[in-house]
Amino acid sequence: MRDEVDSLLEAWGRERGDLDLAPVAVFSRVSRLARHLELARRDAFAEHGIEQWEFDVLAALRRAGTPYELSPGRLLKETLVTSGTMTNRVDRLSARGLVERYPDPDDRRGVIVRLTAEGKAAVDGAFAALLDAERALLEALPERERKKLASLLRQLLAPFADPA
Amino acid sequence: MRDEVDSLLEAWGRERGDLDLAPVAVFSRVSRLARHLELARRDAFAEHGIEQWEFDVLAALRRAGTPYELSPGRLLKETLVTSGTMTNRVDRLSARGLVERYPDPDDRRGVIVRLTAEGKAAVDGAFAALLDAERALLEALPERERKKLASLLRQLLAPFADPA
DNA sequence: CGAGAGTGTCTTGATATCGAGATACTTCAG
DNA sequence: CTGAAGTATCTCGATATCAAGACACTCTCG
Repeated sequence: MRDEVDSLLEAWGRERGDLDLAPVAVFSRVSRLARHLELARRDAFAEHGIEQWEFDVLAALRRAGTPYELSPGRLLKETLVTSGTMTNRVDRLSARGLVERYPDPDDRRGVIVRLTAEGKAAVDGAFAALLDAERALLEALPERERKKLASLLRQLLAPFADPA
Repeated sequence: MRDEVDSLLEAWGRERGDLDLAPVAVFSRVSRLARHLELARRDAFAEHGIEQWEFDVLAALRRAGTPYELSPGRLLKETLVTSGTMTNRVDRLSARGLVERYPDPDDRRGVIVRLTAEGKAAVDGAFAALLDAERALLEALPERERKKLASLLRQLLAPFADPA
């Protein structure tokens, strides 16, 4: 079985046979797979009238559990975007009626973003679609290999663990 | 060993224990790892005065081998951006003297983008830095596991193989 | 209690990207 | 040879993002 990265490695091997290309064999695949995933997610979400950035925000609120509220600052940390971006996102989500924004009663600097009932329905539907789509991609691997893969990835990811 | 995704899975498990979250355990790690990689690469390239998008283009030309030439159209396929973006990128790379653009003698619709000597030096330096940085991340895994990981990723990536 | 440091959010300006359309050239059928 | 369809590239307008700074409020410590 051959993938896009095999050709990439071949080309680099021809030109730079002097270098150890092992990192490319792993990380280039990670990056490319991530890109394909992004497209697959886009499709899955599109069927639910939602975009990726919307899902990111709504999912963070959903995961927080009842009453599905988070501050913009907390949303920044969850979604890894800047504050200007989050302001914009919440504006648009709120215009669509998927979230609402109200002043934090305990800290007058702050606001609180809350998932509406429509927002919850939207994110739950989109999440189910996402899981279905991703499950289809995982079929390529037997259960045992999936676990192995998850575990290997965890080891690479662990060094980045953020004590948040 | 615990990573960022373990907390994510915990939160989803609390809220949506009814769903099979196996795909998240794999793909969410892929996406997050890709994001961290992007940052790591940015740092590695920055030391060589190059940005990620510049490397993408220069590397495609470098891999092509002597005389380091490709058409903009071919560069589109290699880097997965649109034609408007490539025009912009080649403009800027050419302003920096890293590539040069000249009319295709065999097809008067087309142009050819060629790596200059400075461009070659820049991409070779950046590539070495990239490999070093990525190698450091791979240290977390013993040789045997790296191969296993590359193989598992290849299996997930293969379905996307493009007969280009 | 008051000043200064810290925090949370929003605003502004710049930028890279995308998508669609325009332009110029090539290819092929008849 | 000619017209139509195809191909390669560039231009243009819209948009989401980031970075930096503005602003309002809170906290801490003397």
